[in-house]
Amino acid sequence: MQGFFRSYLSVYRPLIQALNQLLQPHELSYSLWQVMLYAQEHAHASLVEISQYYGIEKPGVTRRVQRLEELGYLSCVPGNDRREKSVALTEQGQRVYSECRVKITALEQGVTAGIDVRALEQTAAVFRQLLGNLK
Amino acid sequence: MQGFFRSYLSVYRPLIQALNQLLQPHELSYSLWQVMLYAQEHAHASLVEISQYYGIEKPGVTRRVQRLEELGYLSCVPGNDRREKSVALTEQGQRVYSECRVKITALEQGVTAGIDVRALEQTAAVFRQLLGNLK
DNA sequence: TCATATAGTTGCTCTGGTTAACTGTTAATC
DNA sequence: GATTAACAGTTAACCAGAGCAACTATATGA
Repeated sequence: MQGFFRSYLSVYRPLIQALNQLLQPHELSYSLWQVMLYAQEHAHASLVEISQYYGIEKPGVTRRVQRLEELGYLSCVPGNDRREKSVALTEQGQRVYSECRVKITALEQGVTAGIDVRALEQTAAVFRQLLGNLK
Repeated sequence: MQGFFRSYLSVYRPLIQALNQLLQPHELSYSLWQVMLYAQEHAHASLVEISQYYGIEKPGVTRRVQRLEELGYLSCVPGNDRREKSVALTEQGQRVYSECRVKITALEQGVTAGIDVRALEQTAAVFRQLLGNLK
């Protein structure tokens, strides 16, 4: 399957641009969105947890969280451990999350329009396997 | 197909890191590799052509080409049009291209190991459709 | 208690992308 | 033929996002 990576990567830039454009009205980018997504799904998330989940370094997470706090979308409380921060979406963050969730799902539907659902599910399965092989 | 983008994007970072690591010994990154790839496949490529093909702005292409010239992998000759530059791989560039080609193909095989070839081809077809829908 | 590990932060650097403004060349229009 | 518009490429300034190294503060455990 020569050229598979190339084929994969050709989609990246247009996709991320579409997502960032969609998020821009909320002063978000996809990298910030990822943190909100994680916070939404995991109560009491710590920064290290997020860092490991997305495979980025801690300073990157610190800065994303700082930005989201400035925007009023995220708040931090101390965790059990006094070293640890526990992040959570604020009420405003929840609202913004919901709005973006709707928009992203709509974009997803638009971009995958005309593609067989089975093919999409198989593609998602391929992603999981690729990810497994990459580690 | 909720979460399809997320699934797609989860592969990006590990993949690009693996590719960049593979290319690093040749002082290349994937973004530079793209230009070599295009030059290999299209004789007398112009910078605008490359810019349009990869969907990046002209200044980005200028800098990639400059870097590849410094490395001695690419050379520019004036095109028909005296405004235009025509880029081509040097002999050294050809050698490096071949070496990297082999390595990338091997990585591709490793990373797609255990995945049904039909599934891969269908995935590639999905990428084409996504790309079409994104424009 | 003292050494070590862990969570998070700060500062600096690098890559790679963008826009805007510019030069030089070609094409089109009058 | 002269002027205007379009085009190829470059430069400069900027921005986003990631990485590493060094740091603080807290926790663990020998």
